[in-house]
Amino acid sequence: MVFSTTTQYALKILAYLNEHKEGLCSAKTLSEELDIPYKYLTKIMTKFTKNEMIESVQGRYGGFKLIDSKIITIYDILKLCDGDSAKDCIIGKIECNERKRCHYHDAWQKPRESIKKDFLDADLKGCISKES
Amino acid sequence: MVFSTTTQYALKILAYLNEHKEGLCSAKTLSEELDIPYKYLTKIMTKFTKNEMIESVQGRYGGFKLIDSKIITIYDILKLCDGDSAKDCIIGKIECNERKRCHYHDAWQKPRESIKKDFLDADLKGCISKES
DNA sequence: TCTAATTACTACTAAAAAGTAGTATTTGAA
DNA sequence: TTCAAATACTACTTTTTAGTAGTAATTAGA
Repeated sequence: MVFSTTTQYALKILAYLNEHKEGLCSAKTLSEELDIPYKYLTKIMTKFTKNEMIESVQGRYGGFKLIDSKIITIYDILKLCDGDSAKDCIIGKIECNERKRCHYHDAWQKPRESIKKDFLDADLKGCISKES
Repeated sequence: MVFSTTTQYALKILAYLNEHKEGLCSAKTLSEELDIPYKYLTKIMTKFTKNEMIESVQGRYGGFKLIDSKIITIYDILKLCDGDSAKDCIIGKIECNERKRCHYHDAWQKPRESIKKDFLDADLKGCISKES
């Protein structure tokens, strides 16, 4: 399965923030720890902040952190990074549903459901585990 | 879920060819019927032919058709269209497996398995159904 | 053998995604 | 109050993907 570079960066960043809930993480740290180009990272972070996916503190000793009360799903991340292209139809038909099906509707249904159920709709904080 | 434009074109083309097994389909027909830019389509078709995913007949009254004996999976199409980027790790880690897991390994496992099992490894001809 | 309709090939342009550069703004602490 | 270290902003460059243009090669049939 293919996810965009930006989405992959986003997932890595959120996992890192989730493991460092105390205090703030600077862009410099994130860039070095996660091997993401600094300038590209700061651009993403600003976008996340604007969309209230994370919290930022400006000025010296500033940085980024998760918002405790906020529930984030992978679906939210996909929507933000890849645009709202997380459509349900695999060949991108606008009208593709139970009544009017594309050629792949039935074949794609099960995996799609699984993704939605097990992954996209689950709180990120809950599904992130320790690396091993 | 997001699939590249090229992948979506490919899926549509193969579904159409599967519904028109008798005789050949010309690039012109495919382009018009499936609303795919003609020149872009011919480029893709040549690539498919070279990779022996379909068969082509040149010259007047020529065109394209499926190879009866050939089993094609969505995985094959992804590999051909999006490069060999259909990696198993959602954040693209080279070393991510049962022994060494990324943060999302467990969360991604079930949907990934479902995709592989129900979709990617299944013969395309079998999973394509009629539009409705 | 000539022609028209087709695929194959080569090279280009346009748009989108990824990455870079420089500067402005913010802010805690010396 | 000044400074250094951080985020925010604006604009650019590079790379990849999508799409276009023109021509060559192929081939069935008149």
